[in-house]
Amino acid sequence: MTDADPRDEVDRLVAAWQTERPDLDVTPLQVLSRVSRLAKHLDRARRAAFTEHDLEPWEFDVLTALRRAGKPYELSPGALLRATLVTSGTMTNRIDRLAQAGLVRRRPDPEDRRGVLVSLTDTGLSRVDAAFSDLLRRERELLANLGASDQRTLAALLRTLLAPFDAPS
Amino acid sequence: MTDADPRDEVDRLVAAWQTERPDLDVTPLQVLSRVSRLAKHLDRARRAAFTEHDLEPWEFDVLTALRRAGKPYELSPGALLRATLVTSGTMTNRIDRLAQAGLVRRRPDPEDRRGVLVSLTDTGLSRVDAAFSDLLRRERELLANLGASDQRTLAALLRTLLAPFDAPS
DNA sequence: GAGAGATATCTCGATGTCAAGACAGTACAC
DNA sequence: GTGTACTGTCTTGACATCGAGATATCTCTC
Repeated sequence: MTDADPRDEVDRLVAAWQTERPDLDVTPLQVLSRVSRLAKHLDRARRAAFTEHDLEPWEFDVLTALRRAGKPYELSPGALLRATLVTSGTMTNRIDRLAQAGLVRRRPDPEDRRGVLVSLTDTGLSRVDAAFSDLLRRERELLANLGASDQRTLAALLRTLLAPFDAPS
Repeated sequence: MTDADPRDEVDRLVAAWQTERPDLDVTPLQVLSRVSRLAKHLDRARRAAFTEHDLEPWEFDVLTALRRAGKPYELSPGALLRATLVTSGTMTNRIDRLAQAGLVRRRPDPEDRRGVLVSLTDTGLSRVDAAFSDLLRRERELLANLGASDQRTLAALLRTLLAPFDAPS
């Protein structure tokens, strides 16, 4: 008998499946179900970190993409939607609202008359910087149960899993 | 210099942050950013696995919760929303649509007149069983790059990270 | 340099979710 | 038993997202 002593929700979930479908090998869930659940909890932690800075997660996603680009913190909507994995309609809507909130600014692309360039305002820059260091602080706490070498192991294993998705574009 | 040879998107993301904010230690992203990205890709894989069986991810979530409960595959809306981490309004809506599609059935709880019990129909049962084995097959492929022992290591490290969320209810 | 196809952005309608609250029924203390 | 707090489900309105398609501009081939 496996998992006679379930230690977390996923162990219980796996045990339930083994009872109900003993014909199936559900071990993939041991990894992948935990990844999904952890991601859900991370979303909540992020949301909590941002409310203090009056930012929604979707706002943070756009602002960090601009921040990471470096001076002058300017990208096209197309580059932004590729960085954030949303559709173009969504990005238009996001930029509208961020501009209305005074966190970004839109201007026509001087080199392509179809195009637009979106850049951080000073307010946007300081808000995203504050939120980001706050987020890092919280994420460090989430990882506190793992030593540095475990963290490296974990990162390496996850990179292996991600490789097939990142590589073949 | 760290990450002179970025091997995936997260390595590139970390490198960009190190350039822009050399004052911050962004190593938490090596683990947590990969967890989030992997979860996103998993969602897509799930969606692909389900379209063949004419199921949406949200439908699958509800049906598997009922399936895991064992015969007679019956739970209350309250139990279902706790299993799927959605709000009560969302669950009402989901059950409505699943009932309309003939995959579940609603009946009043004989022991609590406020309550309702939701159970799988025969169609619901066979659909969820087919979709689940299909999903497992695909998930096994996603894990193919990792040996059995690496998978166990990964599962254990993820369990450690999840522990603080599962334990204190 | 004209035309075909690709690209960049935006518009619009539909959808699934959430938050807040309404309402009926239950449980428990006194 | 009565009142109060709690529980279980459903309703409603707002919102972010997506997909499909519209429009304008660019690029490349001939």
